[in-house]
Amino acid sequence: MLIRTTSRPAVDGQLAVLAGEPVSCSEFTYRRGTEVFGEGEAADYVYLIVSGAIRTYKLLTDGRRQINSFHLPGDMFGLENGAVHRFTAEAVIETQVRITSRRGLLEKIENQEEGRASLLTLVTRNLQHAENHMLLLGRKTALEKVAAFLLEMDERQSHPNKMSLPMSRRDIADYLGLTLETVSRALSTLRNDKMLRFDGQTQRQLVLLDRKGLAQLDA
Amino acid sequence: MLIRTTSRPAVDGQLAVLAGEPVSCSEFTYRRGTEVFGEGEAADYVYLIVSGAIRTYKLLTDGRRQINSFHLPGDMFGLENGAVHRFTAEAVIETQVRITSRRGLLEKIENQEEGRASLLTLVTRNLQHAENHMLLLGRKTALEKVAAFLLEMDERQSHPNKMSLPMSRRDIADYLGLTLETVSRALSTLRNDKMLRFDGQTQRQLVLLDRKGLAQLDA
DNA sequence: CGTCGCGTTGACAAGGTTCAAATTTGGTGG
DNA sequence: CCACCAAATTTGAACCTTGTCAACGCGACG
Repeated sequence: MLIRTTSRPAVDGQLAVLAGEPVSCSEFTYRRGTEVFGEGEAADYVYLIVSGAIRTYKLLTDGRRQINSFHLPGDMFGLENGAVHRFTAEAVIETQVRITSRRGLLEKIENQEEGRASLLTLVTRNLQHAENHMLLLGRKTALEKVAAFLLEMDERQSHPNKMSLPMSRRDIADYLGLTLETVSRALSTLRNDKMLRFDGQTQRQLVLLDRKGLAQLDA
Repeated sequence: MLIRTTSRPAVDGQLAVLAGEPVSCSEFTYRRGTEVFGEGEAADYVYLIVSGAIRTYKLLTDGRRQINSFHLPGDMFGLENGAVHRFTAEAVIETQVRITSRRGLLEKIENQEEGRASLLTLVTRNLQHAENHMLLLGRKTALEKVAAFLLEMDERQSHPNKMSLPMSRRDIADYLGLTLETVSRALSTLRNDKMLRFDGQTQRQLVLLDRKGLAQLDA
């Protein structure tokens, strides 16, 4: 486990907003599928994604999984108000993160007016996402869920209408409360309806052909 | 619309924790089914429930409803970080609330160290509930959902194992991502399995007969 | 070149929804 | 206080969306 310790300004992103000045941090790369932290573990560190993707999830005793959210480059994750993590975080693909100690970050935050507001804003943003996702999970059909997922990912991607998904069909399914087969079928349906296209040989490069149509499906 | 303006210490509960000293507030009673505030409206006031029950929810364009949470006596609701409410709040039954201006409350909070932490704690608690509820909505079966609901309500009731639900089967269904018929059937199943009993002539007075069994169902 | 992970597709099963009807409960007005 | 009506709840039956199980194809990788 190699960690290069550095001290430099945080990149553009949520951590920069929070700290506003150089924060000492380490960089680390997690290989695809490895755990960053587990549910119930001490929440001593905070993570900023440089590249890659992270999934955070909860499990039922028999293994059923619900993914709360996907975190992409620029996103921060792992900051808790309490002492322990409330869910598990794993690298979806090889993921490079910048790690800061929670205490150090919180001290920085304490020292400036905006910092506190930013912290609250961060939690609020998570809550807002969770509220929207509850509506999706509880009340949308499979097709609506998948359409909403595509639009959400599209908004977070740099190139509009064109995306390369880091996560598998199973990940998407566990995010949307479906099975991977249902996700696959929904994508095929959307492809047949000319609302999207698969790019290249892989099935993770998607091009949205009809964002309006997808938005209508989303209800 | 009659509002009696008073100035007195907040009752035991979250508002008291937040303010820590007398907050000027008004009392008001909402009749069953009336709206306290709507999604998108300005979030100028904060509410503390004295008696009754509140549901907060989001709607899809075609009327499908997802209830985020039920608020019971002692709970606070309506406090937003942004300027507008992100969901609608309605009185489930006749509900008495204490209303405070958001600005006044936030000023009070600004003036004390603990206040800020409490505000963050409040949002975090909401987020935590949302995370657990996403797991329920996305991955639990109808029976597991209803069992979880009963246990959640039981924990928030004063008399353990005995509760009188303020909300209808439809409300429960919209909270759990089910139809009211499925909720009714699940309750009948649990009654047949001797895990609960209906008390009196109404179908909203429940007695939990086997909390362990319910907890096992909850997975 | 075989194996493994991932994705798609088909056939079938099942849990949950929809539609409908009967019953109970609660509220309202006389 | 009682009668009556509307709302809520339960229950049944048919249906449908989604899940389950299985087969197959494809590409990556050893």
